[in-house]
Amino acid sequence: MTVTINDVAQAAGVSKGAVSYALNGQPGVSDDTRERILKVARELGWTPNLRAKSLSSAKAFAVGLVVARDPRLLGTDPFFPAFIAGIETTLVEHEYALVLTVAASADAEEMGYRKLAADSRVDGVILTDMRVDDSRIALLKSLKIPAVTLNRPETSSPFPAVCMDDTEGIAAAVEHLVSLGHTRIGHVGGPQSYIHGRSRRLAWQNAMSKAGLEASSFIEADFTAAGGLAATAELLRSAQRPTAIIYANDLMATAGQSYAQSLGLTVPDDLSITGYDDTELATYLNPPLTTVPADPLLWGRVAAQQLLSLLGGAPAADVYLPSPKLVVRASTGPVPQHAE
Amino acid sequence: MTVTINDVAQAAGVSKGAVSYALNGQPGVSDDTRERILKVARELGWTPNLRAKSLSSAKAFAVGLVVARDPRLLGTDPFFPAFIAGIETTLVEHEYALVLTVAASADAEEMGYRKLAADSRVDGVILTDMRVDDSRIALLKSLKIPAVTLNRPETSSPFPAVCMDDTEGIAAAVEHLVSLGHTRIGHVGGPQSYIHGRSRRLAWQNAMSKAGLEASSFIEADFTAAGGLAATAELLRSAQRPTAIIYANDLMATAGQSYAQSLGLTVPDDLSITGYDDTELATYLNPPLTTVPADPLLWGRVAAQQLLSLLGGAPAADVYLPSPKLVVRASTGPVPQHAE
DNA sequence: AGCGCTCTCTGAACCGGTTCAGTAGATATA
DNA sequence: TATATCTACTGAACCGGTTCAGAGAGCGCT
Repeated sequence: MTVTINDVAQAAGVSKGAVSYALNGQPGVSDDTRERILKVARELGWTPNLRAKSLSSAKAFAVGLVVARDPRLLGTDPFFPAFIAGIETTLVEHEYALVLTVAASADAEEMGYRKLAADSRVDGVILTDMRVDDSRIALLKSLKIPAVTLNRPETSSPFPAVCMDDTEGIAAAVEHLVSLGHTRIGHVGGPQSYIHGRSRRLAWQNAMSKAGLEASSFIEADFTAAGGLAATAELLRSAQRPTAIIYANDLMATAGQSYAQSLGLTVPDDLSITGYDDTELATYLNPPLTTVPADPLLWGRVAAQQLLSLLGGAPAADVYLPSPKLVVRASTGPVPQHAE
Repeated sequence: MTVTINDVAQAAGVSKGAVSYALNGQPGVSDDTRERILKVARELGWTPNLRAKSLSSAKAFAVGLVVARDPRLLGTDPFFPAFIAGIETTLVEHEYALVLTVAASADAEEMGYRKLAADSRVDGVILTDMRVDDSRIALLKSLKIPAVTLNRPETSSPFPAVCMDDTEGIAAAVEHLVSLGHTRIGHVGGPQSYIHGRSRRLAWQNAMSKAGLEASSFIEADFTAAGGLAATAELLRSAQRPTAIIYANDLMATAGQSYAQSLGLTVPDDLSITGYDDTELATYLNPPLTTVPADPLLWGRVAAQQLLSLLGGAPAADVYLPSPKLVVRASTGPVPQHAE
C-alpha cells in the first residue's frame, strides 16, 4: 500500500537504519549512499509516517491552544480567529499542526490541558488571556508542557513571553482626549482578573494623573457588548458624567456608542469614544471608531515561532513586539462647550 | 517512567495481549481475569498512549477543519469561533481532538487537506462554506478522507450533510418587510460562489416574486464590512432606491446601517435593515438589528456528531436542523410615507 | 606488520500498543 | 472413551519509524 522506510531500504539495498540516517540528514552514511537512498525514496514516493515518527521520537509535531471562553461569546471576540491564523502561518512552515480546545469553564480549561498532556497530543502550548494569578503556569509546569505566554504574567513564570505593550496605546488615547480639552475621561475596562484588563486600566490611570486629572470614572466590565452597554449606562448616569470614555475593546465601545446615540447623544459632539482592537467594523461605524489596533496576526505568528524555538531547545527569552499606535477616527472630538 | 501495558501485564501475571483485550472490552479474557487486569491497571495508574494506539490502530483520534479565509478578515466572522466551540462539545465527549488549519488561498486550502491526509493527522474533516462547484469533494474523495458538509452541495457528494435551511429566515424577512408596506426591498448578498450566498439570494428572489414584487435590487458583496458599505452605497445611489435592504450577514448590515446613518438617513424611518447571524452586537446597535439567528454552536455540535458516527461506520445520512426564525428588532419599520 | 582510529553500515532493540495464529484445558457430543 | 468444540490465554508479528552497539573496511602512524 503506502511505501515505508522498509521498502526504500530494500529497493536501495541497505538497512532500515541507513535509510533513516539518510532521510534525516544525520551522519552515518556516505554521501554516495545518501544520494542513492534519497533518489530511491523519491522514486518510490515515500512520505514519512507521522504516527510512527511520533511514537518513536516521542514528539507530537503539534502545538496546542486552549481557549477558555463562554462558547456563546467566543464569536464576539475578533482576536482569536486572527490570532489562530497567525499561529498557523508559522506552523505550516514547520510541518506542525494546531490542536485547538475550547473550554467553557475553568474546570474544563484545566481538563483541556490535562488531556493534551495525557495524550501527548502536543509538544507545547500557547497561553492567551493571562490572568493576574494564573494557575495555568503551575499546572503546565507540573505537566511538564513547554509553553509561551502572551505578555509576561505577574506571577513568576518559567515560560518565555511574547509581549505587546498595550499601555502606550491607552496612554495615547488619554493624551489625545486631553489635547481635545477633555478632563472627565472615563474608562470601561475588561475584567481586572486579566492582566490586559488590568494593564489598560493602570495605563489610563497613570496617563490621567500625568495630565493632572482624576481617574475616578472606572467601571469594570467583561469585554462583551452587553457589559459595555451596562457600564456606559452607569457612567452616563453619574453626577460627574464623563465627556469621553476609553473602552478596553471595540465591542464594548461599539455597544456604548450605540447606547449613547440611542439616548440622543451625538458622538463625538456630546461624548467622545475610543476602543481597542481596531476590528474591521470599527472603520465602518457611524462615526468610525478611534481605537488602538491590536495585531493578533503578528502576535500569533511570533508566539508560534517562539514556542517552536523553545521546543527546539533555544533558551527561553521574552520577545517584545512594537506597541500599537492610536488610530484617530471620528468618534473623538473636542470637549462639549457646556461641559468645560 | 510512564506505566505501559507491559507493566500492567507483568503485574497482573498475564500477557500483553490479554491486557489489551481486557482494557478494550473485547472478548478473549474471562470476567475474573478482566476484573483483575482492570484493577491492576487502575492501581498502577495506567493511561493509554495515544501515539502507540494511533500507530497500531491506524487512527488519529482527531478530526480536521480547514478554514479558508483571508486571515485578516477571519476575525470579522463570528461564525467560526462558535462553530468550533460546538464541534468541541462533541469531540471532548469522545476523546477526539480538533486539528485546525487556516488557509489564506485556494492553493493553501488544498495543501491543508493534502497535509492532513499525508500525515494522517485526522480521521475525517468537516467542510464549511460550501461552494457551488466545490472542488474539495473530489479532492477528499481522492484522498479517501471521510467528511461531513455543512448543507448539501449542489455537486453530487458522497458525504453526509448537516443542513440548516437559511431560506426560511430570509423569506420571513421579506414577508416581514412586505407587511410593513415595503415594495422596494434590496438584497446585499454574499459571494454567489458560496451556496449560502446563493441560497439566500434565491430565497429573497422567491419571496419577492411570491409577494408580486420585483427582485431587481441585488448587489453581490463579500460578507465584509467594507463590502457591505460599498453595496449599500450603490443601492442608495440607484434611481429606484430601496426602502429596505436585506443583508446576507450582520457585519454587512451593520456597516450598511452606519453608512446610511452617516448620510443623514434614519433607520428604520428612512431605511429598514435586516441582517443574518444574530451576533451579540446586533442587539446592542442603534437601532438594534432585525436579523436571523444562525446557530453555529448547534451546527458544530451536530456536524461533529455526524462525522464521528460516520467514522464509526454508520451509513451516511443527512441531518436536518431546525430553520432559524427571524428576530424582529428596531432596525425595521413601516415604509416611509413619501416613498409609498 | 601491528595497532588504533575513523567511517560506513548492519542488525536488533525499542516506542506502546493491536491482532492473529496457535495451544492447553475444559466442556459438550456421539 | 474418543472426538469435536469452545473458552481463555500466550507468544509473536506488526504498525513504521529511531537509535544504539558493534562489525568490517580502510587509513595513517610507528
